[in-house]
Amino acid sequence: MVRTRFAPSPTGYLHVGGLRTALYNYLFAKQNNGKFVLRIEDTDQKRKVDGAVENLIESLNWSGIEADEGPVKQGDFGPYIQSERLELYKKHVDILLEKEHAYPCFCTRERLKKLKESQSDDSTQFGYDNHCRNLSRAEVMSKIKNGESYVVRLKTPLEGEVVIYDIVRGKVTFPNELLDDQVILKSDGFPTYHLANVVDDHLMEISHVIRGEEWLSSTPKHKLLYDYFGWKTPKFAHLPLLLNQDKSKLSKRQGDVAVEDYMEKGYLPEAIMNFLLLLGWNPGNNKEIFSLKEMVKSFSLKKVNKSGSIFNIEKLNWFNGQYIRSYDLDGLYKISAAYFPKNTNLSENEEKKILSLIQERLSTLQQIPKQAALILSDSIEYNKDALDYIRSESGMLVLKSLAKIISCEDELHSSNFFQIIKKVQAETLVKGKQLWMIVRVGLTGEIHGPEINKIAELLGKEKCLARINQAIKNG
RNA sequence: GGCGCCAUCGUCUAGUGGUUAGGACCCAGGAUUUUCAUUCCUGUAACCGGAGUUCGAUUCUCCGUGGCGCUACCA
Repeated sequence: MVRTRFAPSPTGYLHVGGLRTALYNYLFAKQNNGKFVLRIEDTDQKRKVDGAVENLIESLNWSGIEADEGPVKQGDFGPYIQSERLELYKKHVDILLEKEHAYPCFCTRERLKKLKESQSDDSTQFGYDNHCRNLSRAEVMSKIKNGESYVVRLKTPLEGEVVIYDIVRGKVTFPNELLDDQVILKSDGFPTYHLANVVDDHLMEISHVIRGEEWLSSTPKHKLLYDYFGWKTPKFAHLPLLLNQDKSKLSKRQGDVAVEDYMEKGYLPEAIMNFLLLLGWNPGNNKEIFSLKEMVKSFSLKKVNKSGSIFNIEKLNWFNGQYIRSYDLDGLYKISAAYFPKNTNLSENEEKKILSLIQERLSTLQQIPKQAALILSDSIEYNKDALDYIRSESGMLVLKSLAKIISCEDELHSSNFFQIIKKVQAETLVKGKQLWMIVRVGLTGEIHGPEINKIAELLGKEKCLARINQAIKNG
């Protein structure tokens, strides 16, 4: 049975890199008829953020991938929040202590800090100096009795090597002598990532650990833990990192990294997921647009590539535009209604009409207000190019003629608008692009936009006249 | 500093011991659209460097170089 997990820390929001990790875990589980588990890794009390778990789950729900087991949907391996599993970790630390694969360490933070400082220029030795590794049982007992605060460290082998077989990277070897005696239980009684992770993955029967490359270096420690416990090691797959434009690890400073940021900006989950899918994996053919179902079918862990990839927003914009255009009007309206300006008194039908005019020019839903303003706005500002048209020789002529002819019409339709322009042409002798552009600027104040006859219909007679008169004033 | 991972157009990537090194985004040009956008067509643009193996290396090996990650009582 394939079981994968996504195990984020609740530090405030879901990182897009985390979302890709979740996606790959999900896809791999689903295509193997396995289970995808969500586990919250909140072992660092200092970094705890209120509401972060809810936020994480909300972002994940939005993305469309659903956990088979997790804090919301309980399964047989709960609890799924690490802070609720403290007893379990304690028990397993005791096992290691018992077997002398771990030992209490009483080194103070001051001592550790000094140690580190003394090493900063010294190239021979780094990391913990195993100071407490060989304390006698009596010494340990007396220190504990004295109430000295301590952590538990893993006793790593001094020689030999650990070999990891990674699905993405192949065989990776680490010399044991470089392994630090890692802290596995903190003085506050919480486990560190390394211990909690291994214990949970085992207890939750995770078969494949699919996570970011930043974990590759600590995998030997995890492997050691599995061995010490006498457990079967899961398969590992370390994914390439997502990078900033400058190739550093994707970070907040250089743009949006939170999934909620993209939600707010009007990106569609389909687009984000499709984009993320192709950042580090490709199907080996030219197919680019994937539904979640197609992803499940095509995805292959073995074809995940090894090098980090830059999070290129332009490609994301393109995907988003593609998906926006793929919706029918009702479907698109459903997800974009919230982006329409609130104070307009527009009916749903009118908003839909506007949407149909601007659908193909959107790359994010956030652009809706600006695009819609072309039709909705009462205050029009003319830029220089626009003014050139209405202030040209024929500008006034056309606008005045247009106003006169429109005011004679009962109603404006996109279908009779052409006839109206014909009349204007006959009266003013202005024609072609010049004529149409003056009309466009007169009605919208802009030199670009959707089809002008449809805009005219949407505006209606009164508003058209008002705008033309305003243009005349500015001419 | 040490250890580990990585290296094809600007970006995401395909691919191969012999290829005109393919696709997508971006950019440029064209067609359609009396505008723009969309759509379609065309174009610009890449195998990090040096050795070795080989008849032949972008591809295999080694060494550099560069980038990134880890090196916490953070994950």
